[in-house]
Amino acid sequence: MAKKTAQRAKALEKIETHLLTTGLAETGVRQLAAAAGISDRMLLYYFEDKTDVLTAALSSISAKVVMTLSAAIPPDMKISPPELITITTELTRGEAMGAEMRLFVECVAAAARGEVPYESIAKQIMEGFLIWVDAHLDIESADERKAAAAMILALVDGIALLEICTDELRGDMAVKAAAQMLE
Amino acid sequence: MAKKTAQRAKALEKIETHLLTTGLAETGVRQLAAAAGISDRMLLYYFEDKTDVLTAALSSISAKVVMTLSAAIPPDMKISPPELITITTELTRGEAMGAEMRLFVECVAAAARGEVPYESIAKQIMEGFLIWVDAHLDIESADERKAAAAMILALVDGIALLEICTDELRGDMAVKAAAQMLE
DNA sequence: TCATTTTTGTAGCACTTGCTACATATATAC
DNA sequence: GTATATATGTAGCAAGTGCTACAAAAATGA
Repeated sequence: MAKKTAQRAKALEKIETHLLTTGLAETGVRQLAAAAGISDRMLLYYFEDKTDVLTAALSSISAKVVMTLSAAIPPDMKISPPELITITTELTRGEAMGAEMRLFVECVAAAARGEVPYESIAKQIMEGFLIWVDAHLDIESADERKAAAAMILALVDGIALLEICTDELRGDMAVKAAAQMLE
Repeated sequence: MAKKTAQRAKALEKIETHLLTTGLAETGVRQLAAAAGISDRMLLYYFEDKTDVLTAALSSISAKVVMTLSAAIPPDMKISPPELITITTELTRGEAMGAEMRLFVECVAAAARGEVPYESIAKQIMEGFLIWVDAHLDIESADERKAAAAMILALVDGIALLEICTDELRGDMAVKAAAQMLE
């Protein structure tokens, strides 16, 4: 039993990097098992089923993202919208968290078509993001702050979407335009 | 031969509404055929293969979107960023084009994982959108206009993403916050 | 009318999917 | 040491995938 959980953890870690590099393109049990360096038989011994594997891996990734965000800005620090946009996009794009954002977009799309377990995961990630942005906005009114947070998150996610279809340059332009126009 | 193309057109139309209502969840040849009210054998008689079906359907939908957008604003009319954001989101959300946007997000996600034919289609739609926004911005400098267009498109797409995970209310808030803060 | 082309149905192939039955090895408990 | 629990391999099943071979019907041209 002790070994089982340990092996499960090892497999999970490898599957996480697999998902971050290949997205949701190769999520068959045999493919996930191969990524973990084990047989599909063992993968389904460590995990309940395929859904369990994906839920565990995506939840773990999502938790790490939240931690990275939390670590990036002191808990009580408040920032103006244009600055927060710059900081957040810088934090979520490219090397830093580009793979995570891309994976997140894929999860939302899967959620859109009602696939389990993506719906709950996408919602969870989005909610966490929203709370984090809200917590660091220097806006008095709670309603206004909530609205501004929604807008900033939409912008950040939209830039991730944009960069999938075009290139990083275009995303860069969008960030700068947003920060500048909001000042 | 004449009948073949006519039947193909009929099937295509039904498949388009199928994609708009169910997204990319049911895109198997048998499922597409059922949506068109024909046998899978006939679907693959009218079309080269599955990719051909999807390319044709999604291209047609994309063309209609572009037409709707073009019809919404006179070709030579220039608008300020905050106003264009309000108009564009109003145009692309809810009853009007919500299904199309949702489908578009799914295409981008499929493009992210390198699935044919989604990559080229997503790029095509994004590009068309970008050109349309650019054409109606009342900004002198071409560079600034390009950047602002990217930002607006990111915002609109991001709102579509946001509404998949949360609700329309949240998207509403984001739109209003953006329009207000940019004034 | 007869030959040719276009249209349609039946059946199935080779492959992938998630998952499981069965057997065996290995470790642990008494 | 023996019994029980844990761990792992082999093989395969039922369903679904995209697609095709074969043949027959229906339309078309001469």
